[in-house]
This record gives sequence, C-alpha cells and structure tokens, in this order.
Amino acid sequence: MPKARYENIYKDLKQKIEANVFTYQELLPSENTLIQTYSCSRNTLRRAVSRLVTDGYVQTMQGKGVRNIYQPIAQAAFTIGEIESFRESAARNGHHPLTEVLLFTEFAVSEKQSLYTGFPAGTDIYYIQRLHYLDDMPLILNHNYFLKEAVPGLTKEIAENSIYQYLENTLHMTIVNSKRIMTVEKMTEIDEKHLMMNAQDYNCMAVVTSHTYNSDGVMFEYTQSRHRPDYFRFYENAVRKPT
Amino acid sequence: MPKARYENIYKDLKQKIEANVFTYQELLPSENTLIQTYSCSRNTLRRAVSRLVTDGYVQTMQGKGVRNIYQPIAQAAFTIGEIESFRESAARNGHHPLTEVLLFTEFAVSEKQSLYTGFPAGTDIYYIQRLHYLDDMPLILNHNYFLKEAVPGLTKEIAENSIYQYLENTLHMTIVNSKRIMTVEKMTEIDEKHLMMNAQDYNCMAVVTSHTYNSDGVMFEYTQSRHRPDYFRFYENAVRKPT
DNA sequence: GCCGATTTGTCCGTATGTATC
DNA sequence: CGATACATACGGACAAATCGG
Repeated sequence: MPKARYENIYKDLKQKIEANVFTYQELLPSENTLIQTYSCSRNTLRRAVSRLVTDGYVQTMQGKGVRNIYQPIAQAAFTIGEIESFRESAARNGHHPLTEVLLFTEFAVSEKQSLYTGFPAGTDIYYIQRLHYLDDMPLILNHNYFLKEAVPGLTKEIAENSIYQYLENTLHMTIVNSKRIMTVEKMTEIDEKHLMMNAQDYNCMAVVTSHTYNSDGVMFEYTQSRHRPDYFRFYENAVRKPT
Repeated sequence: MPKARYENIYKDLKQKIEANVFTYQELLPSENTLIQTYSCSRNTLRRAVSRLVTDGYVQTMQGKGVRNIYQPIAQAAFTIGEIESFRESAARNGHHPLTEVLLFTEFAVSEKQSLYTGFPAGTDIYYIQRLHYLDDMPLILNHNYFLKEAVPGLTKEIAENSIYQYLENTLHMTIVNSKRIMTVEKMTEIDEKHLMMNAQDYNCMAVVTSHTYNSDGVMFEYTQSRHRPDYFRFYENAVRKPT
C-alpha cells in the first residue's frame, strides 16, 4: 500500500489509461485540470505523470499536452526495468506458477566463482537450482547464489515458494536495485534435460544474469536465469535523453 | 549541450563517479553539501541524483546518505533504457562502426505486414536492410520500416551513414521513446549468409523489435534487429518500485 | 507575422515527515 | 532524545513551445 500521494495519483491514472478512459493518441486533461481533480500541487502531479512516461504509457509535449500512447499488446510479457519475482509476474499475466527445487546447498565461494558472481572468494553462500513452471511447462532454470550472511535461515521450503517474499516480509530486507545483463548462450545438457527440449530444435538459451542489492548496499544475490528461448519475451520502453 | 541545470549537475556527478572521485560503497556528500557545492535548490539536486539512481550509479538511503555502487564492468555494453543509434553506441565503446545497405526499397504495407509492424495496411514505407559491422565484423542485421510520410527524402546514402542523424539534424524530428521486445529466434539462411555463421554452431539470433515514436506522437519506425548471439549483450539496471 | 492564452519544462524556497545514528 | 539525512508536498515564478485569432 503506497502512502505517497503521487503513487496513488500515478496508479489511478495508470488504471484509467488501461481501462481505456482515454483513447489511443488522445490528450489527457491538462496539468491544471488534473491538479484540481486530485487537489494536489503541480510537483506532485508531474511526478505521477513522469512515471507514466517511463512506463511508456504517455508522451508529454511542451506546449501541447500529454498524449496517451498505451497499447496493451506489448505490456503482456516480462516487463524489464522493474524487479519482479517469478510469482509476481505470473500473477500479473494470469498464469499458474510452480517452482521445483532441484538443488539446495551451501558452500564457500571459490576463486573462479568469485569472478562472475562478484562475491569475494571464501564467503559463505546458498546455492540453489530451481526450475520454474508456468502452466505446468518448465520455462526457466535458475541458478541462485545468496549471500548467507544477508539471508539467514533460508530453507528448501522457502525456496519452493517465494524467496523474495521471505526476504521482504520475514527478514524485512528492502530490495533496491538489480543490475542485469542479457545474453544468448549455448544450451547445456542440464538445460536440455530439465526444459525437455532437444538440441535439433533450438540450441541456445536466453540468459539473464543479475546482481541484486539491498538497502544496506550489499550485493546479496547473484542469479543466472536460463530461459527457454521460444517462450522468452522481454519488454521495455526506452526514452531518448538529451545528449 | 544540455541547458537545464540539473542535467549539468547530473553529468558532473556522473563523471566524478566514473573517475573514481568516490570509492565503491562510499557515501557521497549529503544533499545539503551538494546544494552548496552547486549552489542550486534542493529539487534541482535531487533530480540530478535520481537520474544517477536509475542509471544504477548510486543508491539513496533515507536517513543515511547516498552510496556509490558504480562498477565499470557492467556499463561497457549495449545499454538499454535509452535510445542510442548504432554509431553512438559504437563510439561510446570505442569501436569502429560500418554500415552496409543490403536493400533499399519502398512499398505499401500489406495486410500481413500491418499486423507486426503496427502500420495500417496501405501506408507507404521505406524498407531497408542494413548490415552493421563493428571492427569489420558483421554483427547485426537490421530490417527497418520507416513511415515515408514522416521521413521524406531518405536515400541509400543516408542509410549508409546515420539515419537518426538525418532525422534529428536535417528533418529536425525529435525522437521520444521506443517500445522494444527482446526475443530469441531461429536463425534464417539470410542471417547465416550475412553474419557468416554456420548453423552447426549457434542456430539462434537475439532479436530486438522496436516501435519508435517521435514528438508528434506518430510511430514512424518499426525495426527488427537481428543480433549475432555470441556478441549480443544488453545491460540494464532495474529498480524495485513500491507495490 | 504578431500577440495572447494555454500547456509543459525548469527552478526556487519552505515546511513537514520519516529513517538513521 | 536531538541532530542529520533523505522523502514528500506545497506554492510561486519564469521560460519555452504550441495554437488560435
């Protein structure tokens, strides 16, 4: 539940746009009108609108107004730019999620592992392999490395449900940001086995590796997500910034 | 040249962070200090800092301060979240770009094409196939569809250089935002031929399809970029937003 | 082409809330 | 508890772009 006023205004406008209260390409009411509607200050309203811009819902044009450019097609995918757990994105798209824990271990990071995980060699971590199903189809094979110190008490049972829910609700950790790199990699035998694909077909995977930070500034998670290529679909809205 | 003060402050701080004026995990000077440094208002400074947050350069923590979390490794790739031409990103990463125009035609959009391009059937467009080389290696095969009405006077010569430069500098068009979807697709014979890869190796491509809008709100470009998988690398910083 | 009204963009100063130490 | 630091919000001022008369 967001307490900030601009969050509520943002959500209200967003919901109105999604509900086609404004038609595609139509101008929204002017700032002054909306200020009266929500009886808030100009700054607060502008802040809400700027979120809609980064979401790709509207375009602002100086001297003209704010245009609705929302088209529902594109939104129905993994949305990047925000951090969302597997369960959250499944729920958002109306799918049935299931998570199978293939491996749950803990060990100390080796020299070699420290290079790609970013954890210093010797630090204790949980290493978890999980297979994510969507509507009973295995789609994503996840390799999670969690800093043990920052994520105490993690169990296989928690991993079967939502680790993020545990972090946020039980440990009261605040996840702040995540740096991700998307690549395409060769499929391994492990991928093949779990995702039930044969190499005659696709021989690659969409791979998303991420380093995630909490509000204490510690990088507590390194994850490699290996996605079945034919179901992989990432959406983003990019904004041209001044040079 | 950005005229806005917050742009300059943002750039100055960004440059300082990149130059390691602040060490990793170190706190930046407080807002009040920075306000005095730049002799600006609180709002202006906060706006600059918030750009650094979305760039993944810093983390803000209420009650504590602003922490530097910049690590240069990740930044040296295609950066998503912003719109950048091929030449711009090549220059940013210190590479030598070259563009070969394989095909330059114009025609009216068919019913079938209108489904994926988003242009209404019957509209006149330029269809261009271009091969982008980086340091003499063919990496990206681009299929561009430009709305003829919005991009008059496009020639093969312009396409060999920078179309975006033509749009912005000659036509004075303002590119605003771009909705993109990233997928992994099977490699075609055309891909194979131009990117000089054999199917025994990778049989997939990283594909980025984009719909790009200008400041008049018209979707003037549909592009499918087919990237050689072993050189494809997209970077992003995602921020956890309140639910 | 000019002028004034409208609309968004930038900036400032101030007040209050909330988290950290 | 008080001091410090970031978060939210308000109101006002001027600039820049657009549009209609």
